[in-house]
Amino acid sequence: MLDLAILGLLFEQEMHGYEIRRRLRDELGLFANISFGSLYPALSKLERAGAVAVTSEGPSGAGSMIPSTGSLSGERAGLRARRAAAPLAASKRSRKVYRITDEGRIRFEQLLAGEEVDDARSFGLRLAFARHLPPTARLALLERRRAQLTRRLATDLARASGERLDIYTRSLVEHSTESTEHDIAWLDRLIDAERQGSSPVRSEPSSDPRHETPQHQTQ
Amino acid sequence: MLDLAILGLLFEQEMHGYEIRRRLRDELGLFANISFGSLYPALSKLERAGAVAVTSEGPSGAGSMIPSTGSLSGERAGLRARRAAAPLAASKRSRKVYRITDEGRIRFEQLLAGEEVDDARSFGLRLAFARHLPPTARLALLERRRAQLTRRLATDLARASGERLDIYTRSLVEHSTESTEHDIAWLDRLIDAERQGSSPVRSEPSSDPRHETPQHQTQ
DNA sequence: ATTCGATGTATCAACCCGATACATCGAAAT
DNA sequence: ATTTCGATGTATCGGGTTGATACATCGAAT
Repeated sequence: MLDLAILGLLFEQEMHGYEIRRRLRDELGLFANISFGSLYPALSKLERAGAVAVTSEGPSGAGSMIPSTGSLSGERAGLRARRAAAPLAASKRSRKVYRITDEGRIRFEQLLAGEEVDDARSFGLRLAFARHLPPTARLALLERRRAQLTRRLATDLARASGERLDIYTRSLVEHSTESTEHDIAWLDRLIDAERQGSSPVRSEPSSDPRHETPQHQTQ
Repeated sequence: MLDLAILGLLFEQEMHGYEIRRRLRDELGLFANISFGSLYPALSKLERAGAVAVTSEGPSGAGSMIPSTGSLSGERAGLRARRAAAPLAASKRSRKVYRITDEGRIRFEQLLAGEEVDDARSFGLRLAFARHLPPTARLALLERRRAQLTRRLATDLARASGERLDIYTRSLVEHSTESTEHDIAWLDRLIDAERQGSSPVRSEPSSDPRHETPQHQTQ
């Protein structure tokens, strides 16, 4: 679902459609080049459903209020218009800034915790917003994905060993098998880290307090 | 395109829709579970375009063609009444066996040599039928794909190093980068093998003539 | 001064997927 | 023996995705 991606981005801060596409491409990397033919209908549908609301003006803070948004989107606006000639006025083009509603937040958490973790995209999207999940659901997501990949690995191995294939198809199947094994090993590392990080309840809080300094920390 | 997959399978031997789906799933592994909502419209479209033709009977060869006379018109009516008519031909269910035409073979080679090698599926499909390509086009296909992955790797690396991401998104991006590197290494092996196997024009034909013995050899 | 590319919203045809319906058949379960 | 169940087989429908296209404004380079 594309709805999850939209709501997840709007969960952090309000923005317009083009910006949603840009972030999906540049930051997440998922939905490599999401089409506007998908994005705008999805936004309209979410608006009709009451999950998002449009605040028809106010691109990038515009200096009226909010010092926080100024710092957040500042690095983005900086490289876009680094001339600093007239940063206050900005552009008054036709742009519809979307904002998530309370209903949309509920919908977001429903989608994020949903059971349908079929494809790689859907899983990657959920993982990108996994910080909004409680640790239990986060672990469940990882293990669900791992089980899926294990099933796929079994069929891949059966196909690689049993059939008689030409060299190109065989190489394709073998490479697919290796990739799946690689994915499973990655998931195992994530699962381990998740188990390690959640159960030890900071036994020595004074010794080494969090030298990782995670940037986004929502809870 | 799904047309390429269909024509590629029919290129080897004629079969019906359900069988096409089964082979795509069990042998190729691409289009993991292709939907009938895609397959049957695609077959109809190919039939309208003259790329395939339907030979309304003949499951698994089963004793030459056998015009079967009246069953052509009454294939629908016959299936509910006929029981003991043909013990050799096995089931007389409603099945439409498709066969590729000369026009379809031309279309197949056009699609196979086409330049649009965007996604992984399209490339995997072409590679699965790469034995039908001349060595030059085969090498070009591999190198086109490698160039795409190299471009993607560059953007992935930029994303991984530049932005400040939470741990899950960062892990996702890093894993994606590793996967892309893995894919490139695989392509390099394929390209090397392709260069090794094509350029040496059997200088010693008597010494060690091709101990690989590929199973399918269509040309 | 004009071209060019990025930004921004929007729509369309074609395509693909998941679900569903209908129908036949072989085999296991009751 | 009959029912149930799963595999085989063709087909359609709604909804979501894509790629292309259109239109428009703006900043910057030629």
